[in-house]
Amino acid sequence: MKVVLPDGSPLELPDGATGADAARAIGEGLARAALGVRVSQDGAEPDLRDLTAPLQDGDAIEIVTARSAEDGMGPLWLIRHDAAHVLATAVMELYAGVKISIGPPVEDGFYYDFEFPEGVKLTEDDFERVEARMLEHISADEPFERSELPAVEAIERFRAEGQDYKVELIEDLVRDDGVRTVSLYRNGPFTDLCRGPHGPSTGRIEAFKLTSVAGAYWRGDASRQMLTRVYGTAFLSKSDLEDHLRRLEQARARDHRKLGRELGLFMFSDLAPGMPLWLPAGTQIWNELTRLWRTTNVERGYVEVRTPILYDVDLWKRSGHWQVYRDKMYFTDVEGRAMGLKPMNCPAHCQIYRNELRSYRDLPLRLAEQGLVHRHEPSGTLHGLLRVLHITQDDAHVFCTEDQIEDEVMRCLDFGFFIYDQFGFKPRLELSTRPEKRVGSDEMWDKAEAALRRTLEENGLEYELNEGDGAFYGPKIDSHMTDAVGRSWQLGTVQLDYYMPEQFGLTYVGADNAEHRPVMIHRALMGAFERFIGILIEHYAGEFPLWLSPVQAIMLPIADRHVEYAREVAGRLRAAALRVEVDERSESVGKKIREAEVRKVPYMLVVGDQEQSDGTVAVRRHREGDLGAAPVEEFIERARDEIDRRAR
RNA sequence: GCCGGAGUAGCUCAGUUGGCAGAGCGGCGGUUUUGUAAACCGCAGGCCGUCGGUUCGAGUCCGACCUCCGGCUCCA
Repeated sequence: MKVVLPDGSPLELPDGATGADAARAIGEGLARAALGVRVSQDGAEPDLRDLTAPLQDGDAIEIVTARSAEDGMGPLWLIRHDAAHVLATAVMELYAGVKISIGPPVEDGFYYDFEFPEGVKLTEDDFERVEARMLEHISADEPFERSELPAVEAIERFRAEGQDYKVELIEDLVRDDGVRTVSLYRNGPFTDLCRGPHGPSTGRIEAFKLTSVAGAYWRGDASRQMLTRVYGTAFLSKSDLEDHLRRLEQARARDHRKLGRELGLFMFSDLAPGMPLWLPAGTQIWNELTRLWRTTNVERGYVEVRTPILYDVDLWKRSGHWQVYRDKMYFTDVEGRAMGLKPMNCPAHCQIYRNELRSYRDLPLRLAEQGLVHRHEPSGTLHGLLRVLHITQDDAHVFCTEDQIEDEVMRCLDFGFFIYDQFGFKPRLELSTRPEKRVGSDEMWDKAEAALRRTLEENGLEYELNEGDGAFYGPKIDSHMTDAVGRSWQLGTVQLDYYMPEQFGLTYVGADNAEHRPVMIHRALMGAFERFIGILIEHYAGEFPLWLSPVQAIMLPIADRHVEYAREVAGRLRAAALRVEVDERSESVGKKIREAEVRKVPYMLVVGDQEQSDGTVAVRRHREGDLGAAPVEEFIERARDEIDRRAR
C-alpha cells in the first residue's frame, strides 16, 4: 500500500503497516522521536492516532514528534494524556480502594479525578510522594498497550474491580452511542478505559509536575458526587516546564487583587464580601471610564436615565424575575411591603418607556444607565473585582421596531468594538441560545435567535455557539476576555427580547396610526465597571495609559529648596487638568524615583537648580527612563495631547 | 453552594515539642540637602480572623462560624 507524506511524496509500505513502521521506513531517528501519527483520509481533517494503529492505502500521514505543531492535538496533548494515566497509576498504588473516573489533557496540562475511600484525602503535601512514584513508572519506560474488549466484558471487569465510575461510563456509551466494544490502555500495572490515543511509552514524559488539587463534581453535575481532582502539567523538556512555571509566576504578579492592594485602587471588607470599596486612586480610574461611557453614549444617540435600586416585588413578578431569577435576588420588607433589590435595570427602563405615549418616530429609543444591580452569587464564586455581588453595569435598553432590530444590534456590536478598541482588546464573541429556564413562546425565541445569527453572519463576524446559555427572556451575543492566568470572563452582552415589551404592555403608534409592540435590546459593553476595571488592571499590569492613570505626573524636587518651584509647576499642570502630586519629603532623588516607579506613575518630573532657573522640568517616563528637560508648557502640551487622544 | 487549603504588625512572611510575640519593607521622630530605581540613627506599632472547648498555661491542640485562595457548579 501507499501513504502520502506531508511534502506530498508517496511512501510504499507493506499491507497492515503502522505509523511506527512508516516512521522506521523514513528513518531510524524519526522512529525514535515519534510520539504518534496524524492520519488524514480522503482530505478530511487529520486525526491523531497511536503509532501502533494500522494505516490504510491512500492515507496522508504525518509523524508527530516533540517538534510537531501543537494545534490542539499534538505532542503535548499526547504526553499530557500519558501523564494523566501515570498519575492514576501512582495514586492507585499509593491509595488502596481509590476509584478512578476520568483524566484528560487540558489547556496547560492534565488532570485526573478520583474518589478516595472515606477518611482518606490527598493534599498538596502528598504531591512529592505521588510525583516520586510517577517518576518510577516514567523511568521504567512502560509501553502503552491498546486492547479492545466487548462492552459487556469491560463492564464486568470494572464492576469486579469496584470501579463504578468506569462502569457508568461504559453503560452510557452503550446506551447513548450504541457502542459495542471499548478500548483499554495498559501501562505497567494500570489499565484504563480510554479512547486514546497515547504516546508509545511512559518514558516520553520528559518533564512533569503536579500543580494543585481541587474538588470537581462527577460529570460536572453539582447534584452528584464530589471527586478529588489532581491537576498537573507535563512538557517535552525540562526547560519548557520551567518556562511555563515562570510565566505562571509572572501572571500572578499582574493579578488585579494584588495590584489593587499595592496601588491603592480598591479594598474589600470582611463585612461586605463581594462588594469592593473604591479607594481614591481606583475611583479616579472609575471616573475616567464613566467619562468615556457618558460621552460615547451621547455621541451614539443614547439618553441617560437613573432608576431606583429597590422595587416592589410586583414589578419582578411582571418581568419574570420573580419566577426564574428569585434565587439571585435580595428581598426586604418595607412597612409590610415586599421589595426586591434590582438584579437588572430592564424593568425600570420599561417603566420609563411607558411614561409617555410613543410614536414610531421616537424609535429607536435608547436609554442608558450606569446601573447598580445586586446579584446573590454562590459565595464560592466570588473573585476580586471579576466576580462581585454588586455590579455597576454600563447598561442600556434600545426600544425599536422589528424592522430596526438588525441595524440596532449591529450598532450595539460596533459600539462595543469601539470601546474595546480604546484598550486594544480583541474579545471573543459567543452566541447564546434559549436556556431551559425561560419565559416567552418558542415562536419569539425562533425569531430572536434567527435575528442575532443573521446579524453576525451578514456582517462576517466570527463567533462560537453556546447553546442553552441565553438570558431567560432572550438570546444574546456576549464578548469574552481572559484574565492574567487565562480564565475567561464575559464582558459585554447584547440581548434581544420580545418578552418584556409584551409583559409591560409597551406600545408605539405606527405610521398606520395603529398600536404596535416594540422589541427591546438589552446591552452592556464593558459589562460591569467592576469586572472591566479588573480586566484592565491585569491587561495593563497596573501600568495604565496616561488618561486612566490615577496620578499622571509626580513632581520630584531634588532638595528642599526646590519644593516651592515644584509646587508652582504642579499648579500649572493642575490648571491644565493634569492629576499631579508633589513629593515634598526630604528623601534622596533616587528613593523618590524608585517609589514613583513602583507606583507606576507615568511621568516623573525632576526639578533642581537647573530646571528652576530655566523654567523647565526633567521628564522621566515610567519604565523608559530619563527623557531630558523640557519647558513646562511643552510638557503640558505633550501630556494633554496624550490624554486627549486616550493614547494606549 | 460543594471539595481542598489558608488567616500572626499597613504589606511580605518567620514563630521549635503547648511556656515572655519576631524580621524586612512601610509608618513616625531626628540627622542628612540629595541629579534619575532604596542615605543614616532611633522609636512606635499585635483581640495571632471570631466564638467556644481542652490545659496550670494556647499563635501553637480540638470544634463551630466568618473571610480569603485554588478548583467545581453557576454567572456580567
